[in-house]
Amino acid sequence: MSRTPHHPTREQIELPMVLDCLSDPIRLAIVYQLAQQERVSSELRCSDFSALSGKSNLAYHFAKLRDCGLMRTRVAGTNRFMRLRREDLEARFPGLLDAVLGSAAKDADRLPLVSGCELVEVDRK
Amino acid sequence: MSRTPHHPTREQIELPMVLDCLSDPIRLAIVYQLAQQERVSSELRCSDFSALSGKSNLAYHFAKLRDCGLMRTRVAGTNRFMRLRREDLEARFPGLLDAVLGSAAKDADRLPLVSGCELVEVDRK
DNA sequence: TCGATAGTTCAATAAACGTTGAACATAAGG
DNA sequence: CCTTATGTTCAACGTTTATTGAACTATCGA
Repeated sequence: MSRTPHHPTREQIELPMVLDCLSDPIRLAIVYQLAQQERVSSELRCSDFSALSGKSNLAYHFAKLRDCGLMRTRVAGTNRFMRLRREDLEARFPGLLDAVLGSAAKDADRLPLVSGCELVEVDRK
Repeated sequence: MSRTPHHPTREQIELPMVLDCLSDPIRLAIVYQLAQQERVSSELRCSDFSALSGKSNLAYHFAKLRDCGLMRTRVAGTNRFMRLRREDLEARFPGLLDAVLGSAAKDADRLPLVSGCELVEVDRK
């Protein structure tokens, strides 16, 4: 297992890959919830999304989200903490992320969202 | 051949489908050029994009762009005129199209664009 | 009416995608 | 050390995707 997962540099972030990544309902939901969480702690564990799908499937989606530059993974013990690469995305494609998030918010009822309550804990180590 | 191709209603436009549609470089280029053309005439013929790919492949991409609600096709003789569904998209997902177009403009050099000159003619019938 | 023009439709292909479960790796807690 | 918890990796699968060429439809112009 590589110590730190691969992340593209800011300049390597490609528009088609970002849009393709966001076009999957599960990944869009992940990004959406990550954005919601930003107001509180900016980071979430993989297991926080376990309601969306199985572990291995989530790992697959997380890898895609990393590969396209949408989020960054920080390894801490057995946990992986993920957060949006907001600044990189804003620098690369100004206004895009917020437009997508706003659109997702309008259609939040069509997204496979996690229940909600348990997403607000901030106990970090 | 059905007289008028199928188009979704405004409310039927889905965010994941739109993002998926825009994630293909050829389709993104089509939408981008359609947007560029808006300043002049708002419509382009299928054959105006023949530099991007073959006829049948373009028909495939046009169908996807219609099905997801990004553009509308008007049949006129043997020609099909396409235009962006700007108002519908703006009503459904405010700011999204412009954010994507702005991002595409920033990376225009990475898009498979048509040469350019021949896109400015406005001779309609 | 005949031929050229503009697009669509269909079948075939190869590649990519999303999903699953089993096996694996790593770190934390007793 | 052993067990548990967190995630990753891998192989397998069925599905969807983009692309091609050939056949087809429909319209326009001579």
